[in-house]
Amino acid sequence: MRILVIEDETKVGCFIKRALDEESYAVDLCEDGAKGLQMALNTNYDLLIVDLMLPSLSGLEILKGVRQARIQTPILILTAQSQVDQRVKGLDAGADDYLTKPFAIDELLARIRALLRRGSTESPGVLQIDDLALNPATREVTRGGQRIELTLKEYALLEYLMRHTGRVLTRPMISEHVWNQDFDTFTNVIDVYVNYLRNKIDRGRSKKLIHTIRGSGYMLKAD
Amino acid sequence: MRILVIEDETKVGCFIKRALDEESYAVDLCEDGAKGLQMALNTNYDLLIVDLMLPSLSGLEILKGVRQARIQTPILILTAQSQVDQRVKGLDAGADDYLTKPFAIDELLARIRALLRRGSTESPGVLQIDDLALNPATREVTRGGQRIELTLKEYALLEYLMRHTGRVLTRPMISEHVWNQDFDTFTNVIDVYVNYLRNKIDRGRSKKLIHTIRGSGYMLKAD
DNA sequence: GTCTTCAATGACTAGAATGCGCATAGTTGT
DNA sequence: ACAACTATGCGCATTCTAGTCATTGAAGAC
Repeated sequence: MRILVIEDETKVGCFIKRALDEESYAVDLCEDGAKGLQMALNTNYDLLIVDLMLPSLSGLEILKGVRQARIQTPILILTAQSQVDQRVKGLDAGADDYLTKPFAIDELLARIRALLRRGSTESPGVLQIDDLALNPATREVTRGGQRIELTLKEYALLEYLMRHTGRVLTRPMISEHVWNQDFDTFTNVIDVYVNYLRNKIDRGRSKKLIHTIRGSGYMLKAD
Repeated sequence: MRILVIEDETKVGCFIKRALDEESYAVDLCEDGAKGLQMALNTNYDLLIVDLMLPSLSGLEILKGVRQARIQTPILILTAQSQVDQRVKGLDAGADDYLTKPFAIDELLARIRALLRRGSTESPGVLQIDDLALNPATREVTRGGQRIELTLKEYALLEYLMRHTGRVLTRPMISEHVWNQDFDTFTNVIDVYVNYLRNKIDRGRSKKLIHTIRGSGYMLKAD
């Protein structure tokens, strides 16, 4: 998960970065508003944390810039206690959440989890569909409480499927996210790996979770 | 927009209800936790506002109950200033946002706008005509709540029809969009597939949705 | 007007052709 | 030895062709 922090106060910025690093997020820190907007537009972040009070470019303008570019990335804004009207404006300009300084680091982390969770539709921490559970932190996968061993690629594929439960995932989509490359029509790797996963996850169970949508792709779904 | 407020303090509850009424939201107020959960499960609200400190059932349990029922409705929780760990738990349990009491009514309204806006952008797609619904994200088609299985071409054709409801669609137009090729007069694929669709969608129903415009083409229409 | 006729258009069906997805075996690379 | 990928053939759902049957509506007879 990649996070961009735009915050001019070096002390606060470093404090946040350290805390996020510890939670093993990939963090970029930027102390300048204009440069920060550029980065937000160019890189595909999963979350933006923006201070509303910045020197070169106000946080509000960054917000508007990002939303005008139709980028849906969740944005959390930081404000001083006094700036009530500022954060109202911020929320109306497309921010998803705010935090008033000074804040407890636990609270920041909780809100980040909430925002990241919202983007995809899974539960906090472990992903769960029916009796199948995947814990991204430990890379542990279980079904019905029973441990399932997966290879790297199998795991990556399953995580992608679980993060988009109930949606049809086309081969190009899967290829892009799991193999990060353009889709080559003349290979059937995806089919093969779906087959591997089926053997380990659905084989012998009455309730199948991996469904094929003929002509389109695959879908993970409980019923 | 329909909002459910679960708040035991009559004064606060009425205060919120009045403010939301003024913004012309449809507001239900409930002072009991257990009853509130029932209402949340039975009615399709656009937003829930839940006080964490409730008598019969804690707000946290309501949260969990709603999320366990796989209801994705955005939830905003209300907490006292002191309960930092409570709201962390709340966010982790699936709440989308929180507000500490006492709060400015403007701020509540801003957060509600933010939450409602988010919901609408997440599910842009469900196409609906009469009791026929098509969800492009999941490729799910239902009529009167009943699931209908379609093949790829059938689905593509129906999606095209639904995206142009009430307009006459000629065979060349359909061919171009669904078969992406120039129209070949010497084939009757389109007629055949319209027939397939009719069997699955209109057959046995009093209200027909697929109409043929003799000499021109076809049209999807409710009446 | 109203019937009849008839050609054009669309509805429907059976079955042939296609090509998708599955499985498994084989190959490469670490 | 194991993971990652390629190659291949088979079964079958899907797609399409081709043919027959039904419906429509306009022209002509009365």
